[in-house]
Amino acid sequence: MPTPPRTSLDEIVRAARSLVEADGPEALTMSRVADAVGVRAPSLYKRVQGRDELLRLVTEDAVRELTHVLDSVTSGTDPARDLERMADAVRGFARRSPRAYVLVFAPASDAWRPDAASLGRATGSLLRTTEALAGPDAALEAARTVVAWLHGFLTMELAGAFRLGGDVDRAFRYGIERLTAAIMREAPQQD
Amino acid sequence: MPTPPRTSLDEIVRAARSLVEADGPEALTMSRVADAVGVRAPSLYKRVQGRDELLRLVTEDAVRELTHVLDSVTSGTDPARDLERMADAVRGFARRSPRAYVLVFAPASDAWRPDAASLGRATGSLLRTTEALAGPDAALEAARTVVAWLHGFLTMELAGAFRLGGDVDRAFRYGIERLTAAIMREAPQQD
DNA sequence: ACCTGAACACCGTTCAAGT
DNA sequence: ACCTGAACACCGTTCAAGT
Repeated sequence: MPTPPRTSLDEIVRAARSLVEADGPEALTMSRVADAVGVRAPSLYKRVQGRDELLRLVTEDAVRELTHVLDSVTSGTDPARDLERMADAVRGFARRSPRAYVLVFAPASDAWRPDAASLGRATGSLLRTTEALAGPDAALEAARTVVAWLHGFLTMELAGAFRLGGDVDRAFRYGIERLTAAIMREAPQQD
Repeated sequence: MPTPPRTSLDEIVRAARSLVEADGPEALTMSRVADAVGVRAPSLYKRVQGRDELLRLVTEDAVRELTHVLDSVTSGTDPARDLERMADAVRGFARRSPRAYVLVFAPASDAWRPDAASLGRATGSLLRTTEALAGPDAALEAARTVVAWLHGFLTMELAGAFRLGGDVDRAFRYGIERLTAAIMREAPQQD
């Protein structure tokens, strides 16, 4: 005699993300998720393979959101302006969803890592914009420099690592402005 | 009747760090540490308060090592050269001890975070060097920009996030060279 | 077809009992 | 003074039994 479903994959992922966002990935336990959706822990295994896969699904959900946020601020006409707006957009996402940001860009376990293709789609416009600024010869190096700075800044900001006072917003503006100028400079003379 | 000690705090921390370095913090269990030092898990609580404190002690051990590495490459006479050598030194540490690097700069739990004072001592010479380059007005912003880039680059390199091919070493050289130039530039005109 | 309780192998941690 | 086995409250996961 068939039993009607009492929950759904969507509801499970939503509940999981909300647990992660509230207290971090270590707070996501199968029984807490089960409680939130109104079943017992073993029933979750009808919809997800296990805890690791559930955390990966939460990560993919965040990647989708980030893709949308990035695409919505890109004009394609003014690369320097686009770069600043994209940096702001990623920063906004990181501040709204700090745990999800960490899951996307620095997952504690490889098992939670988002699919390379979907992450590539999310960051594609960022790479194209740095290429427009730096030119084809240094495109990859420039993109890596900007992305490393942005990721490092946000990780440190979220972790509360800027402890020497001062204005963190000002440091962010300084950074994006100087980096934009730095990757636009002509190649330096040899040393 | 007193029982002679069968292990020591030092031995416990060494065993813990080696477990962490091999398989990450989640692989550090009290019973594995106990096995490695030849006692049962409950005996560890004679020397450490618990697993979280043990992970913090591992982190502090790594901070001590990093402090030594950074101090040993600083000359104080040529800031641009010092900055490059320090960046290389931190990168060398991160590659030799990737898990320890993450523990120091991006611990998954606040409970493992190193003491702010000891971390400040480790990074002090880095801050002084960026100040020598950028001047007093933009010292803090410049330091944050360089440290964010360095931390972001190493985190991404360790996580295997540079997946578009190319020469990662070259991107590192490009980054440190451009950033050094960028924080040395005169203040830009207003926009 | 879906859900459940019971069970298993693990955790971290506490504590009375042993030497 | 230090170490231990037993116990407790948790995990993730499996599976036979229920509807």
